[in-house]
Amino acid sequence: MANSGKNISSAVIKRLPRYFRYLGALKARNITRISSKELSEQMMVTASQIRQDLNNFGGFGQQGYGYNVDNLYTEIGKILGLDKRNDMIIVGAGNLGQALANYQSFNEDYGYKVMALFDVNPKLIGISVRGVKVLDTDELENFIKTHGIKIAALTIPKDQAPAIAKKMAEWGIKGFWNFAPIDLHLPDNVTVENVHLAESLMTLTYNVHNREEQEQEQ
Amino acid sequence: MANSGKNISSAVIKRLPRYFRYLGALKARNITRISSKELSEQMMVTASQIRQDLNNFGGFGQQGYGYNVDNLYTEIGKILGLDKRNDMIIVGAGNLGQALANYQSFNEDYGYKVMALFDVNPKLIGISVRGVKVLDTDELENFIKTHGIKIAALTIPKDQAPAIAKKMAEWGIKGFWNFAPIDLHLPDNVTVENVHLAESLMTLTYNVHNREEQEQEQ
DNA sequence: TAGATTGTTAATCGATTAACAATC
DNA sequence: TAGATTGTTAATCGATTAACAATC
Repeated sequence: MANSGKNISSAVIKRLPRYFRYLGALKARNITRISSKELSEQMMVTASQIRQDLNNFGGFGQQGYGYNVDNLYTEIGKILGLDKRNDMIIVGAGNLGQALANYQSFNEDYGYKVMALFDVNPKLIGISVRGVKVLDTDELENFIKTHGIKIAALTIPKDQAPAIAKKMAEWGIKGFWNFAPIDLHLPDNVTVENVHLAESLMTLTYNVHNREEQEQEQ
Repeated sequence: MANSGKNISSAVIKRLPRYFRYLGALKARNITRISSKELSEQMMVTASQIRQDLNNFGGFGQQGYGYNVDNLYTEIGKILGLDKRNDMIIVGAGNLGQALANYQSFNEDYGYKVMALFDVNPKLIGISVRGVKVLDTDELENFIKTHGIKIAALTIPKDQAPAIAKKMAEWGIKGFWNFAPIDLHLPDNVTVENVHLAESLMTLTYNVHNREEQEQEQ
C-alpha cells in the first residue's frame, strides 16, 4: 500500500500528476537527478511544497543529492495507481466520448485501456473507434461485471447521467470520470472526478474580462 | 465593473460557475427565491461559504427573504462576463477540437460563439463542423486581428502549443483554454485555463485504488 | 571532510466556518 | 410586530512557506 492509511489532502493528490508530468519530461531529456529547488523553479512552486508533498508518501530523496528522476517518476506512478491494471469504458460515444477514445496518450503513456464504448444510438452501435467497439448500452451490466471494470468515463447528456451512474455503481464501477454538467450523488466507496468544461470556460471568461479591467485601471 | 478592483481569490471564482449552474436549474424549475441555507443543502457546501462568496461582489440578498433566483443568476452571469460578447476560436480541429465545436451548450446556454477552427492538416481545412469552417492555421493572425478574438481553445499537440500560443498572444488572444498537456508561459495580461485531462484521470485512479484499500482495512 | 539538500518541525498565511447584530 | 435570513466580523481550521537539524 502506497500510504499507510493516512489521509492525504486532495490538494496534494491533485498536484501529483503534475509532478509526474514534469518528471516524465526530465526523464525524456535523460536527466537523472533533480533537487526540489531546481524542480520548484521549473514548476513555479516552492521547494518546500514539493518536499512536503512527497514526504506524505515516504522519503524518496537523498540529503545532499536530491531525487533520482527515474525512481521518483516510478514511485509517483505507483502512488497514482498507474502500475495497476486500469481498464476503463466510455459511456456515451458522441463527439466527446470518441475524442477520449481516440486520445492515444492515456493508453500509450499511462497504461489505461479503453475496453469498450457504449451508446443508445443505433447509428453508433457496432462502429469502432481506434479499434474499440461501440456496444449497446443494454450490454453495460454484463460487460462491467464480466470484465470487472472499475473506471468509467461518462460522456452522456446530463439528464441521463444520474440514473445510469447509479446503476453502474451497483454493477461495480468505482470511479466515474464525469463530463456531464451535473453533480452525481453516489455511495461513499465510489469516487467521482468531474470535468465540467462549461465551468472551466466560465472561469476563463471571468479572468479575461477582469484582467482587461485591471489594465484599464492602471 | 463587477468588483471595484478588489482581488478575489481564485477559489471563489472557481465556485461561481457552480452556483450559476444550480441557479439555472432552480430557474428552470420556476423557483423564484432561495435562501443560502436551502442552496447550501442542495450544493453540499456551507451556507456561510455561499454568503461569503457572494458578498465579495455585493449584497445580492435580502434579510429575512433570501435571494431572488432570477436576479442572482443574472448577476453571477455578469460577474463571469457572460453578458459580454464571447467570440472564440478553436486551434486544433482534431477529435477534441471538433467535439468542443459540436458542444452546443456553450453557445445556446451561455452565449459563447465559435467563430472558426484552425488546423494545419489539409484534409481538415475547408470542412465545416456544425456550420463553423476549419481554416488554415496560416490565417490565424489575420483572423484574430480582424475579428478581435480574445478567447482561444488550444487543442493541438503539446510540442506545438507553446510556440503557437506565444504568437497568438502577440496577435491579441487574452485567454487560452488549454487542453495541451503542458504549461504555457505567457505575459501577465494573458490568462490560461488548463484542462489537463490525463491529470484529471490520474487523480481519479488514485482515488479508486485508494478507497479500495481503505475498505480492505476496515 | 565540507557542501548540498533532504525530511520535518515551527511559523505564517489564507480560506472556511461559526456567530450574531442588522434589517427586511 | 415577530420570524427569518442576510451581511459581516471573529474564530477556527488547514494548507503553505520558512527554517534548520539531520545526513548523504
